Amino acid sequence: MNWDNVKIFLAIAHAKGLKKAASKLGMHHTSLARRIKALEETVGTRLFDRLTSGYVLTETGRELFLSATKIRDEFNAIECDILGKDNRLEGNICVTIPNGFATHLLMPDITDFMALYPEVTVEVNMTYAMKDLANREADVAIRHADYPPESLAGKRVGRVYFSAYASKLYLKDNDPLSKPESCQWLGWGDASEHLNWPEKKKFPLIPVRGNLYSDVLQLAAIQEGMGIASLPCFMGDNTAGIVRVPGADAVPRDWIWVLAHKDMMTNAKVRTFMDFISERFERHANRLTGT
Amino acid sequence: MNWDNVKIFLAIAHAKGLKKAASKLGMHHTSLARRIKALEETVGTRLFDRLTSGYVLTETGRELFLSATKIRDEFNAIECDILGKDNRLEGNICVTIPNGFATHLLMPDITDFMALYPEVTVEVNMTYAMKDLANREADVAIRHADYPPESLAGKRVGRVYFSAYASKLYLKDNDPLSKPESCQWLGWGDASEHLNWPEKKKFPLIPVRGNLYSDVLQLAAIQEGMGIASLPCFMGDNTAGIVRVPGADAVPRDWIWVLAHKDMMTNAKVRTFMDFISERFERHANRLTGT
DNA sequence: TTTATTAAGTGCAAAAATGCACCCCCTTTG
DNA sequence: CAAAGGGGGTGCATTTTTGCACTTAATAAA
Repeated sequence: MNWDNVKIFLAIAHAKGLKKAASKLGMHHTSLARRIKALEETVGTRLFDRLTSGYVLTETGRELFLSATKIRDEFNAIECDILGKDNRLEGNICVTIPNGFATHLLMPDITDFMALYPEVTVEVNMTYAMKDLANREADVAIRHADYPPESLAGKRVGRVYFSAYASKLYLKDNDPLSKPESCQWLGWGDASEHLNWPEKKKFPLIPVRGNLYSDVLQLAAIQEGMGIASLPCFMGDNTAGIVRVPGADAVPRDWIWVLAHKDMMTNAKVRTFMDFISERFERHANRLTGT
Repeated sequence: MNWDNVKIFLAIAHAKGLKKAASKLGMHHTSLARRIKALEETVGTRLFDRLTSGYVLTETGRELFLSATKIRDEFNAIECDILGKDNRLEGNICVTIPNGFATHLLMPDITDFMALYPEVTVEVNMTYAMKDLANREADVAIRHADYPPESLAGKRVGRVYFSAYASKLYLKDNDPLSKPESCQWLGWGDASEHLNWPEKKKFPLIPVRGNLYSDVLQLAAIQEGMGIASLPCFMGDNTAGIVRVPGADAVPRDWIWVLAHKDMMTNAKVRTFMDFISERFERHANRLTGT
């Protein structure tokens, strides 16, 4: 059964004639005639008596009319609830953010966003993988990347600068300049080739020890006086008790992108969030560069 | 909004993929892709995430799914209740029958019909007009006609024979052969040119008095001894106290048709009733011809 | 690794639905 | 009574929808 034909049936039943119903639907009356004929054939029952006074429901037609009215009510409900939902600033938006940004940079901004759009709930996940965007496990992702995949859309919002950090207490006991061998550099597996980064190359003699697979872990380790590590400046510079290792510069590294699936660019929540967070990254420029 | 697209939406949501949904619907998967895209555009919201694992509902899609399911249930109800209603022998059937047939010939047959098809209720109206079929005030009409209108379908089931009747008592006091002037012939207005009928022409000298616009009225008048009148043989021959006027033959007159609107010929109740009643007319052939 | 297999998107021809002009019928009205 | 107006039905050109062959992409099996 063609559901749309029931819509046409309803229109004719209300207008009590083809021409009037047709003008309401913005169609030609001959189309309605054919559609209603088709409907009658599929249900195997005449629905209207074609009198000279117009189209009048048969007994079966009146029965169908009741069901069709219920159906129309449900469609009306759909139109109220769902129509243009993407254009509304309400509901849930799921964001994935790398650990460091989430805990040390953006949380106040997310708080502000939720205050500004009280109907929107922001759901934050901490991950590094790009995959969750393709799988729609998230709506928006903030990512380190040089060139994001073709399938994603978004913009570059800044660049993270790194430097070498340690706790003040650690540096009191260990001098990386005069006695590098007695210091230790916190490792991060082989991921990201972190040992080739400029801030480490400045201290080639410091041995690498430990493997902490997260910037926040490294930060925590530094705070505990475990050693020296390269950290984003926005983390190291704003943590009490932590200082840059003497002689270490702020070195530019990963570009930061705010990304979403291309399909999502028509979604008001997503666009608004991306614009908002991009603007906040501009404000954070100095913290990112470490100046 | 195209209601049929919601049907397609449901199919895809259930099948979790275009191809599977397409085969269920007997359509091509590309069509479904286009239709669901159209639906998403009209509601202004994405309904599915196109993952590599298949089509997965978005949050909005899940919401629509609930409403769509209600709608489908209602359509299912329609299919159960209404589908093929015309093919079922149940419900109401409205018949119009000329007075005389109704009261003096067919009532036992209608009784039998209702006993045979207990789910069918026969509604009987006594009229002569052909109009009520066009206006759908009746489903079936039994009519006197030479050639029924083009718009109607049906068959000729017999011919009514007329003769001149009077009550036995009346004929005892009035002799139409020897003293025709003292008799009286019951008139029927100018309708049907009844005075030109052969049974009257045999008695040209009998004066016409009164105007009784119905065969049953004429019969009642005869029974009361009001005079002589032409009556259908099936009425006159089977009424106690009534006899043919001496010398009056049974003269063939109106053809009898069982008719229905052409549209109605697909309706099982109508066809069955027409067949039934036609067969009964065959049985009544002798009563009609007055032999 | 290569090779099937499955599912979804693209360009074009066939098929179907639509709109249009025209016709008929009926009713209304001057 | 004639003419107008509102409906509804029919044949044909146009637009839209559909299906098909093909390509692409991803997964699973060999």
